[in-house]
Amino acid sequence: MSIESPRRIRRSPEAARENILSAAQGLLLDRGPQALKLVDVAKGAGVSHATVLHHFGSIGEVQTALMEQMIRQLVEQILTAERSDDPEGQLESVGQVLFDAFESAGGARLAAWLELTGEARRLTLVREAVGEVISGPMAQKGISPDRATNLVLVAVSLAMGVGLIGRSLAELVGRPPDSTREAAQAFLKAGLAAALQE
Amino acid sequence: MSIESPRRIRRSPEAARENILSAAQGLLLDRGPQALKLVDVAKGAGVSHATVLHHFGSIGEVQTALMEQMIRQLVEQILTAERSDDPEGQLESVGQVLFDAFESAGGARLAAWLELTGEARRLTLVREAVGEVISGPMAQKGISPDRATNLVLVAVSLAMGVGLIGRSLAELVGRPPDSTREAAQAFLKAGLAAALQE
DNA sequence: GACTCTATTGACATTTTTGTAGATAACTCT
DNA sequence: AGAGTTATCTACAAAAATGTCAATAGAGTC
Repeated sequence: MSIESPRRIRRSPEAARENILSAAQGLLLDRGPQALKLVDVAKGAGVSHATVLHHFGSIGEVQTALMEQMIRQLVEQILTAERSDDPEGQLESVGQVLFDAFESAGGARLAAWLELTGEARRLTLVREAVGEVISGPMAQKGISPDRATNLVLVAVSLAMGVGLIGRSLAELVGRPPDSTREAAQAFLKAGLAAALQE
Repeated sequence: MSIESPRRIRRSPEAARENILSAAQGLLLDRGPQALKLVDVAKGAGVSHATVLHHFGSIGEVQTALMEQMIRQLVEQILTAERSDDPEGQLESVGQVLFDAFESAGGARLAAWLELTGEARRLTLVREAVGEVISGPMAQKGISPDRATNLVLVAVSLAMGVGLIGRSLAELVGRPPDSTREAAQAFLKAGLAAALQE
C-alpha cells in the first residue's frame, strides 16, 4: 500500500476555462440544457466543482460564457466560408455551411436553447453575419437587399429546423437520418435558382 | 378582525389535472422548460405544490403529461384542417395550419424541448399525422409517396424553424416579426407549385 | 345532521444543486 | 533552493427543489 501522491493538473486560467467550457458544450449537445449542472460540468471537465466556481463565479456564468463561445464559433464558420470561396459557388457553399453549422456544431441546439430561455438578444453577432451575406455575395448575384433578406430569413429558419429535428423527423417516417437535410438543401437550391431567374 | 374562512376550491380530478397542465403550459411557453419547477407550476395553478404531487406523483410526470397533451393538440389541429377542407385548398390550408401550430400554439417550443431533452420518440402521433397527409391530399394531387415525404420533411422542418426563431430572427435584421413567416410561406408555396408541375 | 370520500393543504423531511472557506500543491521567478 | 502566487481540492454550509404525511375541508349520500 503506497500513499498516492495527490497529482493535480494546473492549467492557465484560459486553459482551465476552455477545458470547462468544452465539457459543458459536450453536455449540452448530448444531454440537453438541463444537464448543465455544476457538478456534472465539473465531472466532465475532470475537476472539482469548486474549480468551476473559481473560474466562473457561478453556474449561470458558465452557461452564458458557453452561449457566447458557441455563437462566436457559429458565426465564424459561416463568415469564413462566405469569404474564402470563389464568388461563383459562394451562395451554394454558404448554404452548405449553414446547414453544417446548425447541424453538426450544435448550432440548432444552441439557438433553440437561447430561444427557450429567452436569451435570444445575444444573437447580435448573427445580425452582422447576415448583413455581410446580404451585402456581399447576394448583392453580387443581383438580388435586391429586400429579397435577399427574405431568402436569408427562410434559409436560416430552414437550416435551424433541419438541424434541430431533421434527423428525428426522418427516422420517424422511416427514412435515413440525412434525408431531411438532403431534401431541404435541394428544395432551398431550387428556390434560390428560381429567385435568380427574375 | 375576522377569522378568515379557509376557502378551498375543490375540483374533480380531471379538472384539477387540466388546471395544473394549463398553468404548466403557460410557463413553458413564456419562460421556457427550465421554469417548469414544482412550486412555480403550483403557484401558477393557484394550488399548493402538494396538490400537484397528489395528482401527478412527481414533477417529471407533469412534464410528460404536458408533452403528451401538447402533442395531441398539435396533431389534432393539423388533422382537422387536413380533413375538413375542400380538396383544392387542402395543401395550402395544411401549410397554413402547420405554421400556425408550430408558432402560436407553441408547437415549435414543444418540439425543441423534446429534442433537447432527448424525448423525441414520443412523437409517434406525429408519424400518423404525416402518413395521413401523404396518403391523403398529396396523393390526390398526384405526388408520389417518395416525393411527398420529402416535401413534408422540408415543410415541417421549415415550420419548426420559423416557429422557433422566426420572430427573433426578423427583429434581429430589422424586419417586422411576421416577415419570416410570410417569406417562408411564400417560399414553400412556390416550391410546392413547382413540385406539382411535373 | 352525521357519515364517507378524497382533494387540498401546511409542516416536515429528503435530496439535489449551488456556493464558501481554508488548506494544499503546482508553477514561476529569483 | 526558497518564496510568492494562485489553481485546485476537500470539507462544510446554504439554498433550492422535490417529496412525504397527517390533518382539514369541500361535496355528495344516507
